[in-house]
Amino acid sequence: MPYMAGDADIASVAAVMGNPARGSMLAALLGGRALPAGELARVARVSPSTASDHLARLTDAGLVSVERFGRHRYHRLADDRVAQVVEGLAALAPARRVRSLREDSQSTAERAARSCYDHLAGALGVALADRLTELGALDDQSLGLADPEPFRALGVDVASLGSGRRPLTRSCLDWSERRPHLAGELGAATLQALLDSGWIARRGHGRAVAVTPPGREGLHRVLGLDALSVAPGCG
Amino acid sequence: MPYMAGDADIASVAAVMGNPARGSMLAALLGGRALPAGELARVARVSPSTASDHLARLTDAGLVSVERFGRHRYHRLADDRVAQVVEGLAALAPARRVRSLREDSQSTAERAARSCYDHLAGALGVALADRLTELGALDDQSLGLADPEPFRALGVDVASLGSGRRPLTRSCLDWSERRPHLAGELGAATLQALLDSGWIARRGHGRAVAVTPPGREGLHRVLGLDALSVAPGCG
DNA sequence: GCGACGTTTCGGCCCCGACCGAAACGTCTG
DNA sequence: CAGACGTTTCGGTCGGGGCCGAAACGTCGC
Repeated sequence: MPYMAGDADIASVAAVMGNPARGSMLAALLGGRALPAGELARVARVSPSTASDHLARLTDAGLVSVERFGRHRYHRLADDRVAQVVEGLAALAPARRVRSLREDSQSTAERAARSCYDHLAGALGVALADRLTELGALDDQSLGLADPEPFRALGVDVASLGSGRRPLTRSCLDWSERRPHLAGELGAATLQALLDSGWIARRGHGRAVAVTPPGREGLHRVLGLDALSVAPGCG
Repeated sequence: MPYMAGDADIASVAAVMGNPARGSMLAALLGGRALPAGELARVARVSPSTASDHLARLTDAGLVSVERFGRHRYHRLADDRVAQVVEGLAALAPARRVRSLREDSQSTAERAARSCYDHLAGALGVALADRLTELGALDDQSLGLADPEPFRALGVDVASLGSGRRPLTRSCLDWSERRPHLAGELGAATLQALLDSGWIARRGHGRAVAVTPPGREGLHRVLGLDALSVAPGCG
């Protein structure tokens, strides 16, 4: 029986993702925030009991992790490998037709700048990674950390990172830009620092983020990064 | 048609992949070769009629493309985005237990060097991309083509590429190495050139490839690339 | 043209899993 | 402690999808 090679059980994982309710949940969690079960039930348009079933399967498969906070249970994507596969599936899926102006502006906003699980993606994520590479903060090819100083200037506490088993840096391919951007622990810390400093802010309930006026000024001053669209709309 | 990343229908694609038979087929096609329907039926251990059903669904979903050759129909993965998602799913799947020595040596061989859809992956793919970057053939970060000469030395007809809509180069993250390697049209042409020149050869029926003795000598001479394990076994 | 072979279509069986409501469980509040 | 709320567990129903065999279709060889 040849062809046993490489026969990792793709289907078992894909089957877990291959359900409308669970797919909606995963897509919602791509925003990077941890959401309680009831919220995910609402997103997936199923009853709380059904959602509980689905979430159990997602966690059993190792796709989602849970934290208990009082009587709530917050769910998030397990790691960025999961996020990347979900992003890939989203790109493979037939483009859904836009039904309203509000949805359209939301999608252009997402293309411009969005959070992917726990780091920055979209045109902004790519531009940031490019600029940090130009500045010598990131290694040429593998996006390894070369110089921590620019990150510190962004408010990232670089020294406290790198202890876990998670890769410090990681090149994550962006599906709309077809260019790599920064993921891994450092990518996550950078997104968090930018959110904390108010240089970028989440827009609505989705994955889209936007550069704030102070952020526009700060990114210019600290990194020399310009031509960032504060307002969405310029594809 | 604006592309809506937020709520793209992940589940519809994942459901197509989330069936044992179809998953086996996709895994088999990761080897990069086009396979006829009967062969895929054998791989998936289903009847020809069932396999036909599955293949129809895979092609409808845009995951697999078909070419007719006489009374055979050869199926291959549609593009490298599909291949990358399938690779990601395989990495997410629980490690399958190895049942025989033969399987184990096959899997170590795959980790050392393998074809992923139509380009080179594994440790060899990463080493090659690294070396080509060092030589200035590839751009620092995005793995863009910077100098075609080293590719020509490998037997790649660079001039004939770049006409289609497929990206000429593309950074593809390798799941076992956690490092990028070269995909895209140039990656595919490079694998093909190395196979044509006999510098690497497919091992058995799976995805594993191996550097041949002439290839070892040639890669050293042309690229200064050393420390390649001709025989598998050194993880 | 005829048979062999690869592939697809069709009909029918069967089982898995998605769904819900009711009820139990755990946690915070008054 | 009682009641509200978020969440999970349990039974039971139901539809969709995976499976196969038989037969049709298309292609190749003689």
